[in-house]
Amino acid sequence: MERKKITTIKEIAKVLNVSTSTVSRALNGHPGISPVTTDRVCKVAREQDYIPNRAAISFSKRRSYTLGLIVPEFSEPFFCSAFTAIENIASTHNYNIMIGQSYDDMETEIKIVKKFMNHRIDGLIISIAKKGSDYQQLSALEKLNIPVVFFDCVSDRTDIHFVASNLQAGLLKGIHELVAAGHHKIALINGPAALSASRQRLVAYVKGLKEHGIELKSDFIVATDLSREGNLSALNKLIELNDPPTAVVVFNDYVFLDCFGVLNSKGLKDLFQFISFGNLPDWGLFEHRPFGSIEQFPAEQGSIAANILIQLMNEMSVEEQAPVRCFQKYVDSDIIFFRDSAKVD
Amino acid sequence: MERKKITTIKEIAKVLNVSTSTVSRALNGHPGISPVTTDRVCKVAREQDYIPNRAAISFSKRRSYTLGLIVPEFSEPFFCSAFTAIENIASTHNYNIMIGQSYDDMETEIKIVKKFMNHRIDGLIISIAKKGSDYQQLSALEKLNIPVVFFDCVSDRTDIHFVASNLQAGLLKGIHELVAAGHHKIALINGPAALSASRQRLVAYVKGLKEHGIELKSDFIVATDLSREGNLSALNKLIELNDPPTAVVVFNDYVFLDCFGVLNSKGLKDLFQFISFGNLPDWGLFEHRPFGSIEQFPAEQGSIAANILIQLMNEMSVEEQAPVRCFQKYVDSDIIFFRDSAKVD
DNA sequence: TTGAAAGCGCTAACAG
DNA sequence: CTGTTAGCGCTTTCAA
Repeated sequence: MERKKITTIKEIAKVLNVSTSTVSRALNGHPGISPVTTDRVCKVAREQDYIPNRAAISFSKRRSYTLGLIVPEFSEPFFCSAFTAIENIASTHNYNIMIGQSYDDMETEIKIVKKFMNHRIDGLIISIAKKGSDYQQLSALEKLNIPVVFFDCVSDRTDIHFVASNLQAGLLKGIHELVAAGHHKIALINGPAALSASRQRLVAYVKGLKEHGIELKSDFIVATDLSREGNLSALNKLIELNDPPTAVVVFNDYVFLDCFGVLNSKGLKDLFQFISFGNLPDWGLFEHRPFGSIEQFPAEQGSIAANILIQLMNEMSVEEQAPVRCFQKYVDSDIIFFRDSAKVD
Repeated sequence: MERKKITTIKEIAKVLNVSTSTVSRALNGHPGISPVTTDRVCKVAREQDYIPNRAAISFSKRRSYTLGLIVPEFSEPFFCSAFTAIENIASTHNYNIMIGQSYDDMETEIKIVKKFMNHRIDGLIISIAKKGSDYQQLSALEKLNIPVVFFDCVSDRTDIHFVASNLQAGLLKGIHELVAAGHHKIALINGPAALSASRQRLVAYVKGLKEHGIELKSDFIVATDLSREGNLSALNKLIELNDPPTAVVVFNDYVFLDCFGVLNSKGLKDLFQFISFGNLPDWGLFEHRPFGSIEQFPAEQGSIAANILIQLMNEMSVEEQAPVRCFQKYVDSDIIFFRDSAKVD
């Protein structure tokens, strides 16, 4: 059983007694081809079920029209919406996306990059979530002048393009509301210190408190390994403080769910006001919600990253030297409030 | 700014004063190339950072080593895990995946298929969720002898390959438990009649009741458009019956959440025992859970579909006529129980 | 064990 | 406005 051959421009050319270049140009709406010829070519193409062979086109043009996307995991709704947004932008510009899930493992990431290089991707959007990654796995791409845009991660390097969320923006609003309701003892249940996401949250928390003139208390900052046990043990540390907080900022919605679930089952559902960094798609489905959930607009971040990458890729296909500059864009987070904050006595 | 050129086998050949064919063969571990030559070639390849160009390989071999995957939407955890499973199988066999989201829209589906054909995918896994689709959009693939495996959908056609979930298996168990607890008034909140998923559920429900000797009551079968309003209005229809059910099978977890949320807020959380067709990833996160949720094993379904497709694709690359037969596989669903079923008085 | 040569389908100077 | 020609990087007969 063999695959059926698909009509090629050569065959169309033969039928019409013209050259393949003419067919190619006609099919691509090139100017400098007479309307009549163009019509005839297109007609035959249609009749013969001609389907352009992108593999051949890519090969010939030495561009794959494919961009790589590496994220930790698609089961996270955050990356799912980012993907969809990127996909939309990409397809408008006739780019395809090749996907890789790293599961936060650098080995896997390296494998994916290698695979992408085999495919000669024209550019890469990547969300690295590892501590102190030196991005070595990407140096190969750098060497080949293949543009890379980082996404959902912040680095101190000034020579890389990235788009990330400004976590502080949303948190600030949340703290503002809490303060307005009389809260000034606000704790943080952060993620593992190794995660850059944790460091970002810590920075945002510290800045947020500072801007509201709230003093930082070190025992208000606890960490969880994001397991259920870790979440609850972090929660307990706060509960057991002599002077416990009245509000808690948690690493993400899952942490909130664990904490709130336990408190609720003990009849303590109003013990703390919670603010979480949002990653669940639809709180409407949940019985219990935090006071506020910080929205990081993954779709918007994805769109921006995709647009940057496309611009960079276009520059790659041009003779002149591209201007030296770096796209580094922060998308302000926001916060969505789901409940009234109980006044503090 | 131009992309840097990558070493080709031609260059390696020149360095070693051998022919490109020798390099090609050496690199591919061909027999009939002396070990020494092979070593020398590989060494130079490493030194020069040789990266095989899959585009060229595909082009030359007239196989893309890419398989297409079309699903309604990746934000559904069901398809997310299916994708991951398929991806795993595919990559073991050195296949890549090209992804398309149809959003249950046939126009979009057609566009995706077209795009896939441009890329000369070697095979397709597709989950169609449309009513009475005649799969016309796939006839083009059929014409070209490109194998297609349907996934998560059932069709009466005996000439297509598919893997689907046997919804009945899990539902049967669930009904069994309900009956054991004294329930015999079991209703169904189904999805839109247009969805094949709805028809499948109805069939499973009918069979399930029958096998337990429970009489079918038409007013126990209501439908929702899957909006919150639709879900609640369906629920109300059941509540308002003169002789209401004591247990309800719902279309999926989201429907359950809506229904249960309302009942709970009215202090009626034990009015019905719910069985839902599962599509949420982790009930552990939810405060309220159904009595049982039917698991459809998307990962397993995906793996099976991928394996079937790979087998079919391999047959395509072989001279002989493939045996005429059809892979049609049902994966038994199961049910996970989250609560005790309250005894019926 | 290796090489020569043709070809995969299409694009893009260059030339007319 | 159109044709000629060369070539993208690799595989694969066929011949040596």
